[in-house]
Amino acid sequence: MPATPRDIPAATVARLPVYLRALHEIARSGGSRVSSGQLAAASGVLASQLRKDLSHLGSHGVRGVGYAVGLLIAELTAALGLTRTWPVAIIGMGNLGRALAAYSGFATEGFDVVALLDRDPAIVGEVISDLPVRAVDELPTLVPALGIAIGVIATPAASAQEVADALVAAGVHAVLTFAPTPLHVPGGVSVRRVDLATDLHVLAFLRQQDRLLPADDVGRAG
Amino acid sequence: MPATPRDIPAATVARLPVYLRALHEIARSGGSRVSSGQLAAASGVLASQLRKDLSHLGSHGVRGVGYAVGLLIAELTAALGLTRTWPVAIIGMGNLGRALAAYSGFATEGFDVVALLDRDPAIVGEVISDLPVRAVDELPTLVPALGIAIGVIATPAASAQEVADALVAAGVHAVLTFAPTPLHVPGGVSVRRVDLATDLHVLAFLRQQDRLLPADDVGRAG
DNA sequence: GAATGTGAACTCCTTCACAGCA
DNA sequence: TGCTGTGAAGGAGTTCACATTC
Repeated sequence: MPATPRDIPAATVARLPVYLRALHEIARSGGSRVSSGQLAAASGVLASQLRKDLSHLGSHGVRGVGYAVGLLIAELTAALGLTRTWPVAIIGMGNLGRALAAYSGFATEGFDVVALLDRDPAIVGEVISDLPVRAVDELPTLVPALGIAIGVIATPAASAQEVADALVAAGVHAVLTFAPTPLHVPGGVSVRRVDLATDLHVLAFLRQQDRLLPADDVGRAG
Repeated sequence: MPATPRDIPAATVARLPVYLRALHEIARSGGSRVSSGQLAAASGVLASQLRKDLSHLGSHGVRGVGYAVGLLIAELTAALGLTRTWPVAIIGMGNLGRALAAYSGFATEGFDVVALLDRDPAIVGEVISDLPVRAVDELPTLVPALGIAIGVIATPAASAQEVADALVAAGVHAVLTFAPTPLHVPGGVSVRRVDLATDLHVLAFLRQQDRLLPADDVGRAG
């Protein structure tokens, strides 16, 4: 039963990019075959987990041998929709937005930052990482003109919902937000939140426990 | 049965900071009581989820009435170990490290960035956000001297494991990493990973599905 | 012999539904 | 009556163990 994308569990999808990165690393150092054990170790998961995940792709390794690195890269790349480049807009040119704009990793991972936006007229017009900052009002024309598929919200929490609404209205169906506030979006729009403060709070909680309890393997190791 | 910290499920711990933030917001606008429904809506979860989560704290709301905002804030703050300030070190002063150093949110959330470090001698000595950049070699003396409890790794992937080892050796038991690579740490050390590329990849996957399928509520809304 | 692919058991988390209490 | 706290049901994801295949 060759799985369609719809069948892939969310938890599996979240691990595929990790596998893909490990595979590229292996390919770079000349490897052409990997076993589930090797790839799992490089990805920080169990071998059984890796095999189960790949089984959702209908992927075919070779029993007794392993996986062909090149083939697996192609399968994962296709499954994740990375055979094309995704145009990204970043909204909010504070410290975080500027750092994201300068982050060269996006390009190597199949994303292309095509627009930077801010609400503040004092910032609009400034050139950051070779791109001129545009006004948020321009979203309705920029999105279709540049084919923007993903919006990254790097504004303060108070503006996040407003920006999300503007993105959705302009036709963007995928949003990555750094604002520590829940976003309400219509069905069909995907939102992922990166929440530094929450991650730190969880660490503080675990660190605190560490004091109260005999040390054991509480917490997450990647 | 008054729950000890150990009994709190990881998934619940990850939501407590969100509740706490929503409560502060409510307190700021003058509210002194909330129902589970109100707080859940402000946090982007179901009311039943919120009540179940709070039940792990042995928290006591008032049936028929709701929760006292001030009391609940105090309980969550204590549960998360935020009655004190946690000293944080940031390692890696590239774009991301600099943005994190300038991020004022840490202070308001109970964290205090007390040290910035880098390996590059050209950067060591530079002053960023009022702190001088130190050499990574100084970790063994800085950690005890400043009471550093959490290390934030903002280096390239290739250096991340090395930095993690140095942090652990210096006595840090909690690590937040931005490097897209699995970290191996001894038991008792907590690691959380923030992985922008993975989040974007997941969005690309969902966005791609969006094209292939009739629009429905696939994906995550916060 | 070696390593994949997968049914089945298990663990964890979420949601439901309602008893209990102000 | 209204809302909390929770047992029970349901769902999702992980791990195990092994039959299968090269």
